[in-house]
Amino acid sequence: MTDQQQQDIYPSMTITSDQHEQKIAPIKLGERLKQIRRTLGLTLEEASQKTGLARSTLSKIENEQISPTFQAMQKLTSGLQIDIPQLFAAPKQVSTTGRRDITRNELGKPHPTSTYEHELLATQLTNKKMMPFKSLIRARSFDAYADWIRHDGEEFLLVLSGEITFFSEYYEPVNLSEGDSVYYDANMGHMLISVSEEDASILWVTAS
Amino acid sequence: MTDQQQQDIYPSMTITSDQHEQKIAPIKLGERLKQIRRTLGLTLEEASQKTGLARSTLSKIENEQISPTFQAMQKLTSGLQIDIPQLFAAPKQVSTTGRRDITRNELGKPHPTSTYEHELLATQLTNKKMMPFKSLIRARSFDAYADWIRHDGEEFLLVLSGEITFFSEYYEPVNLSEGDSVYYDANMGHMLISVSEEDASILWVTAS
DNA sequence: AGCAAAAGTTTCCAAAAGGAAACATTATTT
DNA sequence: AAATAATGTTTCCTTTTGGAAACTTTTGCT
Repeated sequence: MTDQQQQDIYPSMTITSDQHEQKIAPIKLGERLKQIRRTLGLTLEEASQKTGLARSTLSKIENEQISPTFQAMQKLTSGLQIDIPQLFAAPKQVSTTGRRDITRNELGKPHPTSTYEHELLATQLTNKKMMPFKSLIRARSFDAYADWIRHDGEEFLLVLSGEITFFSEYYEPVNLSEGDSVYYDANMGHMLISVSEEDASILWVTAS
Repeated sequence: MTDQQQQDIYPSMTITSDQHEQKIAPIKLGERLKQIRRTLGLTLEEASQKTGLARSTLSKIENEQISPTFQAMQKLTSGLQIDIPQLFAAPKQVSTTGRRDITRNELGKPHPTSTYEHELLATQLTNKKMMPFKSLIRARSFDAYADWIRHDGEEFLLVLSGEITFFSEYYEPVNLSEGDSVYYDANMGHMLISVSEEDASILWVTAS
């Protein structure tokens, strides 16, 4: 590995949501797949038998002539006993893959809603185990969601500033001040509001 | 559709090619996707704009009427800022075991060393996916570790106060100020010091 | 309630993927 | 090197996907 670490991290994915135009991260699925198949010492015919996909189809996928369907990918991954992350992992693996992404304060990409403003962090790295973001919770933001938020995974939350109330399905509400944190199962209904006069700032990290 | 969602759409397809017989996990991509979209608070139209896929297509994918192509999936994941593995994560759950742990500021369990002071958070919960802690890095803490820190998993770091320099094996050192964050592969050698006159306070979250 | 707007689904057709078999290339044997 | 076998690619055709617009359902409002 010389000096192209910069590249290893999935490069240039530009999304222009206005006009439906996007450049997609150039993951070379076909190349990757051929590499894996070769590593396993399989011919196309053998791979075909293991996956149930036609030899021709495999060839076309490897040569990037077609884009396999989800079903095909399932057959691929289960047939060859590889897992999806492996397919999408950066091609370089042998030595420790240096991946890094810095998010400067206030320079993230905010997703504003009426009561929250979510700012995703480390958006340049895909395939992460954790998904960190900062949120601003507007002062006195009641009614916002009348309903529980519930999703897979676990969540860690730290109050950066302000004061919030953390509601959850199986517990009494708690007030959290700056520096306080909660760790919880996100399948448990949860929701939070700002109770003070000022907006509250929160750090979340989710992992599934 | 009444109650047979469990089974239907990816009907645990069994590949019977000659010798190898396999069951493909019936990952319900559509359901998963709908869940994610809902979690993000997006309508089909909004998701359509973010991903560049037609509203109708999204609908059909969510209802498992079609199996999206790889291209479509790339648009999905990059447009909605989600990881591909996230999509494939096991159906999971129902466990809804409410687990929760609150750590009050300054009330954690500090582990002091000469240059750091680590305070583990959420210590009452075992078996967590993430391991959060706060650290205090003493001012002008040089030489401390002359060597890289390296371990499995990924790490997320946010500067709560002060200013530090983040050293890593494959990159130039960077200065991080309050609010800045880094996400990196912890296998890559890393290390940090406080550069200002005051101690710096950091939040870390690790996941393996 | 009834109406209007928004969200979601289905239809229809063009575009793309998957498979069988022909074709081409590479490896192996003599 | 020629012949043969094995591996990989392309062609041709059928099945499936993806998108625009029509249609249906749900949500919000007066």
